[in-house]
Amino acid sequence: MSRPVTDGQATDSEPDSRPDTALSPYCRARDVLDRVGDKWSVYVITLLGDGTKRFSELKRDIHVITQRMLTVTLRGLERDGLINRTVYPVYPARVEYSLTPLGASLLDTLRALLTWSVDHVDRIDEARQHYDDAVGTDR
Amino acid sequence: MSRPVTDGQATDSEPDSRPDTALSPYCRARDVLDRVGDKWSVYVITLLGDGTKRFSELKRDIHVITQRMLTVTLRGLERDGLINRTVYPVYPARVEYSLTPLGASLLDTLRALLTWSVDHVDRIDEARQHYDDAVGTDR
DNA sequence: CAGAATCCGCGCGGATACTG
DNA sequence: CAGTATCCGCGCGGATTCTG
Repeated sequence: MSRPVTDGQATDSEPDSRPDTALSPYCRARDVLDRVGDKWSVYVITLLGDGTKRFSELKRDIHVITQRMLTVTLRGLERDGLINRTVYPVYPARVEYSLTPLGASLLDTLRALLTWSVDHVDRIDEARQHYDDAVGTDR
Repeated sequence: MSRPVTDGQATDSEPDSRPDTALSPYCRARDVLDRVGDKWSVYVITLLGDGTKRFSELKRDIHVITQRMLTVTLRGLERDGLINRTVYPVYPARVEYSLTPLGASLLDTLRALLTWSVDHVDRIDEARQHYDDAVGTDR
């Protein structure tokens, strides 16, 4: 069938500009980028950037999210070591979430991306409409 | 500081209006974050950050991508106004792609995110294994 | 060379109902 | 309050085939 995807440098007689060497790290980095691609992860992280919050606080702040998706999102972030989950053995249950140092180290970059997105979303929408109009007439 | 997002339902009759002040921009920004969530968009943008490239060059550089996904990815980026598509009326066809100023303005932020991802993917993998192990025993 | 078109599996995410 | 469990539609992305 198809030959094995050996993206290692193998015999690197090439001095530079071997794109394969740049692809492998990217494939691994996709695991992190997929978190950004999650619908709610970025928002949860930025909210926790303001400080520790309870489950119900996060739920109220986002409020359009379902309980299930909030749980799933928090589990994913906890699994990745980006947030802490603290359960208080009381009734009713009380669970608090906060950023780990790892999660906090992502905060600045995430905010930068979010800022860029908010700043340019109008231009992007404009570009999309322009593109979609051209599709109808030109093509 | 902790701002009072929950200012109560002083003015009623609006089903969902109060806490949206912080959520609405995020919902719109999701359009941009979804691009980052795309499997190949980030890599294509960073590649074009080095300069104009032909379709076949991008295909060769990524080489694990299918022709279809490269086309789909490039269409999406073009539609968002992030890249230019230049067709040369020759045979065989020759098409070149390059970043628009808008796309170039995203480059730094994207590189920062990519750098963070590459730098911390090992720690994240470690956290995942630790989490998965705890699931088997603890819970 | 640079695509368009078609088919399809799988996983994300929403809706809903139930529980310690 | 903070989940868990189940069902399900839809879209992403891969494989394949055909074309200007």
